Amino acid sequence: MKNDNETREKLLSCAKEEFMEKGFQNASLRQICSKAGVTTGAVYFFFKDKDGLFSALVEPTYQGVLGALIHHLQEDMEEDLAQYVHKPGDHDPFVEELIHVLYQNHDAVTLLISKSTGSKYEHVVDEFIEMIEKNFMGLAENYAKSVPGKQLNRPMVHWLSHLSIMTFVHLLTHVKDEKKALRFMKPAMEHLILGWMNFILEDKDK
Amino acid sequence: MKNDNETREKLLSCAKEEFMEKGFQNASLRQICSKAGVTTGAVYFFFKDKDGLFSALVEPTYQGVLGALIHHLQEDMEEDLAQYVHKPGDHDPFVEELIHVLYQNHDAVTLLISKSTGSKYEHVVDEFIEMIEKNFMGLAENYAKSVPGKQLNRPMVHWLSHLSIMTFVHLLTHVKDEKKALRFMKPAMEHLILGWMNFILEDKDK
Amino acid sequence: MKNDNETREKLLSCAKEEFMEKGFQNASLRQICSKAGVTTGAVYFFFKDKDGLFSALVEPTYQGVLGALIHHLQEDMEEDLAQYVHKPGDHDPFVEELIHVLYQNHDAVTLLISKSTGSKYEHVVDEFIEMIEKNFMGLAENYAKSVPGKQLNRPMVHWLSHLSIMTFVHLLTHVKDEKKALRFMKPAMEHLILGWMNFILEDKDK
Amino acid sequence: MKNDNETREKLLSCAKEEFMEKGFQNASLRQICSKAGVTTGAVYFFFKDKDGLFSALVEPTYQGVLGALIHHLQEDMEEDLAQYVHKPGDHDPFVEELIHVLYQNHDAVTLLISKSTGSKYEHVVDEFIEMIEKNFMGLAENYAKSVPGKQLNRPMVHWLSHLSIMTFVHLLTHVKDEKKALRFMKPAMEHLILGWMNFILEDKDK
DNA sequence: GATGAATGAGTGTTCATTCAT
DNA sequence: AATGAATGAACACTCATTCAT
Repeated sequence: MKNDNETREKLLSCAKEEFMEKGFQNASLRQICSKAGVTTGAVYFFFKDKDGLFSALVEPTYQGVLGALIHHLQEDMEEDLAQYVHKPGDHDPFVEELIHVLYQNHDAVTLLISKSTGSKYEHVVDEFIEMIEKNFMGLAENYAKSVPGKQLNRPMVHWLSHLSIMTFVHLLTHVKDEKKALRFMKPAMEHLILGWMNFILEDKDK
Repeated sequence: MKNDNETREKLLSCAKEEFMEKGFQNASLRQICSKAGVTTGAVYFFFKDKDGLFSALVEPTYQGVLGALIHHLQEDMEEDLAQYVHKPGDHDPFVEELIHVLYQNHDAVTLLISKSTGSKYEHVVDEFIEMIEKNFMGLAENYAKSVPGKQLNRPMVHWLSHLSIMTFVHLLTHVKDEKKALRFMKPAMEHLILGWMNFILEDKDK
Repeated sequence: MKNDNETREKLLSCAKEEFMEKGFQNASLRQICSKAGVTTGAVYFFFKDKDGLFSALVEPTYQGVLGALIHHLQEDMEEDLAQYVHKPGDHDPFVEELIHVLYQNHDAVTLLISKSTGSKYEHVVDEFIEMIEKNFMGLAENYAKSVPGKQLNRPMVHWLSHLSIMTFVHLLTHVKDEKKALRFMKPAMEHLILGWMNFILEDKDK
Repeated sequence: MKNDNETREKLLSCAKEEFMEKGFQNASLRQICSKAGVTTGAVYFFFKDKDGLFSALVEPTYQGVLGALIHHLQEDMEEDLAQYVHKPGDHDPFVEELIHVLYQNHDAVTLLISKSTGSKYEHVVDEFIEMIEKNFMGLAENYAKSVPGKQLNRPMVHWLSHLSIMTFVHLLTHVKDEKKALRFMKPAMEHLILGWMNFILEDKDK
């Protein structure tokens, strides 16, 4: 009837509003539909269910971020922490890339990481943390073996992994502008790196 | 008449279980009451409403933590960052005190910080962050003025304030034992202090 | 344009599947159409409505069975029960004919008699029962008059009519092969005839 | 509030009406509640769900009938078909007992056997058939072994089992009065017995 | 010849809350 | 001191059906 998916788009934008305001769980399909001027049945023509409507808003972005993360982690796996020398100054290209992806899809990313409770994406942040933790734990283990009298402080590796992700989450929820984000991220990343360099080892038999 | 509020205690312990398992929002009063072997009306005799039941579980702990925090912040306010010298080694007494309070009331604190969505405590973590941010911002402003060619990096102060709180949150949700918590907190706090010392200033006119 | 009503045929075969599986009432047009790879609107192009779709599957068969039944009943009406002698051995030609019709259209008949709840055919079995009951009741009344001291046991005539139909229904739902059906039907029909011969009269003034 | 479960009773009687009229599946809880003058929530105070409401109406009767059936089957198991002599005249005491149970709970039995589609009782008739079939099949097998040149006609045993149950079902739906039921059942049962005696064996290698 | 879009009425179910007793 | 009864509003979801194009 309507040309060019007008209703679908309206539905998506009203859904985004509602999800942003109340989160997935507290969002009401009735509310979304009445805002969009359609009946609840319409949602089920375009989407499988409430989760499907949410997915339509965040899935591509989820895939994008996931892809960027995987790409980065694969590069990192060839790193040798013992040889690592941090050059202060500009960002790691990956960080810039990631921030770019994040800010290009600011709303979707926000939905994904802070409005998804109750949806199938509710553990997305934990997934990401787990991914980078696995990666870093591997690198750190090798590094630890090469340092006599020291052993890996695993809880610290977990915490720094957690922190790495939370830094980005915080960024998104507190800095709206991409340029400001890049500026903010410089000291934040350096701080993070200080953590990786100084605190992942502890004295043996502690 | 049951002696000594037996019902009230049963209700509280079943509520704690349910809130722990599902969070405030997804917890069902019906469920809590049937576990406790009473009718839903009973809740409304002892407590104002669902929020009141939750409060009964967390309010004293909330006040305790809040008090400890305020106490610490007041001490801190007399600090002069320019003079601050970090002595690595043992913990700041305040940190030990706080960890102690936190672990003495582990369940209640957990409810407060990670199971309170939907209740009146849902912004408790943000409150704490705001409090320490205000405090630190004041100190940091004075400090910044005393360093020529530099200015305060406010977003960084905010982030470090956030981080200070999140460190404790992470601690509670990942380390169950108080002794292990103390051990974990040493490098974590040192990392935090590195942040405060190195990254809250930036070049002017940036 | 698809040649030769390809879509219509697809729709019919998918509908048959769905109706067979779930019965008329629980069948979903959505499901049928998605199986058939068309949209729900298509149904309404080819058929009047859900009932019309079902009709298209069963109406010819319904007419066939109805015709065979009427034909048989007309022959029966000339029968004189008092003169009737049962010759055991082969089937009544009508029974063979009916079984043949039934098994030639096994699926449609099944839909008609056991999957039609909710459709306009839902009382088809009752209709058939009523038809043969009327017929037999007439014959039996005449017969009863000719036997002194006896009267017609009407409920028994109704029950035997019911049974006559139910025998075929049971046959269809339990015996898949026509040859086995013919074999099964021999003792079943003889049993039925024993009923007609021995139990439709009762002592007067009972 | 209301004394003595007034609402519960009202709900049950309105539910019975609705289930009787439309069957379990097509019955609407909203309709039942509005007839009863309460809100839908009330149903869920007294019953677990729609199925629970239906159960409250039929479960005791189901248990009663099941019990009577089991009791009867255990007696039957000591029977020896080869020695069986049928004495026409009065009913088997069990038949009288069963008819009595059935007519004492006429409505509930009707719900159970012809209005239960969609509920957990929807296969109750099939269950009963299966029970008596198993029983009879055992007896008939022994009997068949004792007759040379003959073998068991299993489909016929199944059909007669089916018939035994269907006779009672038919009775309930067509004869409202218990006395009339007893009268009707005499020839019907004799007919059934003729079946068991004459048609469960067939020539070997058929 | 059939689609794509949408309706409108309906479903069973769950919830926190109330209040007379 | 607490129950038993009930409310009323909300929920996600499914359905057969319609009709302009």
